[in-house]
Amino acid sequence: MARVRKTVTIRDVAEDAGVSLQTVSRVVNDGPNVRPQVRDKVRASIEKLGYVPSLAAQRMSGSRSYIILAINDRERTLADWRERLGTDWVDQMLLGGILTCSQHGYRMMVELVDTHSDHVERELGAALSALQPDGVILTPPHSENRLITELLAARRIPFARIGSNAPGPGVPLTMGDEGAAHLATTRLIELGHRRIGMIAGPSQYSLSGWRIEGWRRALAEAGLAHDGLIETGDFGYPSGARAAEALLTRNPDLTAIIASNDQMALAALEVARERGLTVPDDLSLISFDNTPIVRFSQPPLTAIDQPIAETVSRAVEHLIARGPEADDRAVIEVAAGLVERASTAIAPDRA
Amino acid sequence: MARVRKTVTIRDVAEDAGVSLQTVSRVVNDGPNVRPQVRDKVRASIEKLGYVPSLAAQRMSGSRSYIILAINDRERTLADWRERLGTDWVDQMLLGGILTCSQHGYRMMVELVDTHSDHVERELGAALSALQPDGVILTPPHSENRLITELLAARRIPFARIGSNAPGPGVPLTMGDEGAAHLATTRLIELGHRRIGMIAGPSQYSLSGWRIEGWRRALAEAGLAHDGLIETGDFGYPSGARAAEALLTRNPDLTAIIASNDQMALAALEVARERGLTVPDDLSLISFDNTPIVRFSQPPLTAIDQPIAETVSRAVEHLIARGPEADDRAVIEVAAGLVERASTAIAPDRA
DNA sequence: GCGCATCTTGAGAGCGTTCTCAAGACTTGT
DNA sequence: ACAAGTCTTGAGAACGCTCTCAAGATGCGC
Repeated sequence: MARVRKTVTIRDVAEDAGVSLQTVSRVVNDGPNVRPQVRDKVRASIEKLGYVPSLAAQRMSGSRSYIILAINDRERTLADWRERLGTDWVDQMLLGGILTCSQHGYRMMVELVDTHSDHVERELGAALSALQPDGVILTPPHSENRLITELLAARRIPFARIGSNAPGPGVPLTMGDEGAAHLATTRLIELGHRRIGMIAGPSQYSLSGWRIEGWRRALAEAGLAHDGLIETGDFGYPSGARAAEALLTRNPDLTAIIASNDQMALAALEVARERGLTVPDDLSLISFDNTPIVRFSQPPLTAIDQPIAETVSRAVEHLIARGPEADDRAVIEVAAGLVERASTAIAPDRA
Repeated sequence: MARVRKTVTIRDVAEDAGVSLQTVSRVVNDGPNVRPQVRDKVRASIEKLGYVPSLAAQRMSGSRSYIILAINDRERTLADWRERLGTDWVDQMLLGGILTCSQHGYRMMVELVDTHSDHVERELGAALSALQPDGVILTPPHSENRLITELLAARRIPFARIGSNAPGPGVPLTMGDEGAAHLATTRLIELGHRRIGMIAGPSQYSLSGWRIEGWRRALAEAGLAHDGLIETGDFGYPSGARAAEALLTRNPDLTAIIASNDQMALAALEVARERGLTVPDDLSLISFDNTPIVRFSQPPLTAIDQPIAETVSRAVEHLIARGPEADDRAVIEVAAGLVERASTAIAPDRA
């Protein structure tokens, strides 16, 4: 099958099948009102000529763009980014999105926006105008960025807010953070732990609050105190180390720590080692996210598996499925689970 | 600035600036032959109205599509992919590509293609027809996939072959694999190691061969043997474990191992631990790639830093810069470096 | 077997941009 | 000062597709 120089257009197909251009369009888009016989003939021609509709032309003529846009921070260099790989959401989000888009004939594009500045409106606006995506996916902390959500709402572009359950426009998706934190804490209590510390994430992330809440609720249910057992980090390694240090110094009786992400948990692991504490014998450790790195630490970390890719996948499906208007208010919740590895054990005083 | 419902088109700008549509187009595209005065007036209107050209329309009218396409394997589920995150190229490639595209007003799209089957032509062809990308990026092992490269060449789409230096169409980019392997091996020799094993990658990757070659050359230069010191894996953890096992069983006198990627190196680390060998006291370990996971193992691995993101970035820049024809034959080579961490030490018999 | 509703098909316009080409304005050389 | 360029500008077609709307074909009820 020699490749022809010229692109095969809908016109070529129409001619080959002996029908009008419009009929071919109907067949391609699974439109109604085409006789099966004609449909088959057109399909045969499409197959024969190897016709594929041009995305650009489709978009031009007012139909869907078949593009889902994911917003990401731009203020990062290549080095910054490399640093975060494997410990961040970006990659999981990308892969979940790309895979799911691909399955539905859509494409995922990533737009890097300076989300901190007041350039948001200009930059994001430009991207929306240029790309005209059928849907947008927001991850924390952008999910609750007013500038962004309002711009999207004003343009009437359907969007998903991952890690947000606040009211407002857009489809909210959460990953059961409160429940997961509760689950993890309860598990530690079952293991006999009584003094369980928390390394929380930054407060501008709603999920930080939910995680704290789940931890606190589990402690309360068991009649345990939580005063002085919490430190806040920024999801980065150094901040995790500082938090763990503070926690362990202030509470020498601590036997377990829950960290709000893997990166900070690894930092806590290192701090424990430096202090001569053995994990899990002296200190149990549970992290959030379950990104790939935690499988290879020593010991491998027990982690709450945040189904990020899965959630993005759900978000994409939702955006694709829904009409441009339907703005269902239901929060979509994807369940998180606990993956027990070697960083948790029976509390030392119980062993 | 109230957001208007309707999209701002080039026509609106023309009207506002009191010039023809064509003149605006010239200004937007930095075309020649526009009086500075007119140019400024048009620019002002563009600014005022917030005009952004529609990508789709631009593509339609025969100009560039501003899309760079990256080809990836499709035969993977979400779970498969999660598994590989942080240890694979995908994410680094994506980020390098996305960032660089973004800097030049381009977009990177990822196409998932079933590269194993004979559907390649159909699937990839469809993607190319639909997207009409200005350039394509191929990573190993696709960089040397004949079906793919020939299809791209036939369609006259510029493309970059990362990790390939074979002649043929497309721009080849390499990361100095031979030199890097030589460097790492030499370093081990400097540390007094005499029996240095190699866990090689699969042979369909050219870079596997280069890495072996660098290792062999360094050994030869030092007058050391390499017989029986090599085992081949498939870049996966289990295969790395098998290879390390075989290597250590056959050569009890081994004091160092170089693994062709991080995943296999981590497997070797685990195997060593199981056998009661301490890294680096009894066995030194160097891995290839330096993906984020190796910083968090115990001990952190000394690794050859493969500048994947950087290389993709270079590839993108090259694709963007070049005219549609210019097919320079020069191989672009991005240098790799050695990052020394705690998995290498002076050979035990020398200590 | 006739009239009306419904199904099927096609013609033509329009989407927002760039390309080609021609016309007018301005230089330059002599 | 005049012919022969060179610059600047604009008009109109083209890109490949879907939309709207109208016309012809077909089915149904009586």
